[in-house]
Amino acid sequence: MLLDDPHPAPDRAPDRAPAGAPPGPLVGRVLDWFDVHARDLPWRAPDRTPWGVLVSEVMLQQTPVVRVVPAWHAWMARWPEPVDLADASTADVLRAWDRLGYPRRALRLQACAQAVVDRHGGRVPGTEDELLALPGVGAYTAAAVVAFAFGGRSVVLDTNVRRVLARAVDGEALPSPTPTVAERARAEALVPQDPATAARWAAASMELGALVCTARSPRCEECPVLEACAWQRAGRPDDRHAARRRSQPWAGTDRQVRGRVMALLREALGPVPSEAVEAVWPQAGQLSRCVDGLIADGLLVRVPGAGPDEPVSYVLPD
DNA sequence: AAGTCGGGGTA
DNA sequence: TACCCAGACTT
Repeated sequence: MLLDDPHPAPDRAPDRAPAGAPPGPLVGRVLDWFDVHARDLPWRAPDRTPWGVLVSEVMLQQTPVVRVVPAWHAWMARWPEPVDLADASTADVLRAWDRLGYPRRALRLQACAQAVVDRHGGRVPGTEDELLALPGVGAYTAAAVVAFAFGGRSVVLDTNVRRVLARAVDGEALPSPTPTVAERARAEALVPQDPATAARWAAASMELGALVCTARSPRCEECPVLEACAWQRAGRPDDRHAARRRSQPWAGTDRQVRGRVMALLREALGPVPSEAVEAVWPQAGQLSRCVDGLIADGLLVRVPGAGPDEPVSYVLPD
């Protein structure tokens, strides 16, 4: 809380204000900062559509903004409405997803488009419950679409917001590895009551985490709530949860093998002989397991040889 | 609650 | 190198 606030805003109630009250100083200052520093991202443009917002949110699940921007433009030019993606070839969808990573997201996004067509007449629904029922849409994405596409009130709690609140409110360097119920309740209590303001708070708090209150080297000297920050007051202590944060390995993992196989298939014009697939990884057992996994995930299809002596090959699904 | 799932840019 | 990125889903 803002006990040491050197710039009191007497016309504003404290944070965690009762329903109907205007935003407190923490929220108010972040909103003012956002008015000046908001990035000009394409899915925030005045002519944005709910579909464009949904596409951006799925692409942004674990992929940085700078890599999503060009992919988003190409995607929206090719499949401007859910029905367009629903009717597309899955192979084309996976190729357009390119190297955004986690290609199962591309499958889920297409399945999501098909669900939007089947259940909602081709229009992206506007309630959190309806959104949550769609493939690839979890708690964060549903809340984000409500706020950014429809201007509704929701609790948007992504990695940025979690970090901002962990520092400013809890005085901790980083949030816990997995969100807690208490953390979510605390975030909810900060969300302004007015829907339009709540939606702006969602964007503003995320933006602060992305541009100033960053994970690695926070730019505290530029922070609009520096004087209100509990982590700053506590002397910026180290991460309490560092011991339980295990880094995700990469070299030699199934994820690397799967990535190589998918890259090969994306670039291929036609079926890829099994011999060529096996050439991307030296350990036959691991490769075989990964190919089976990709098939099980619907990312790959095995094509039998034309004759008894013809080799098996692999293609992206239709 | 813990594992799985890509890929690349950065300190 | 290791870490981080507008998470979702399964077990």
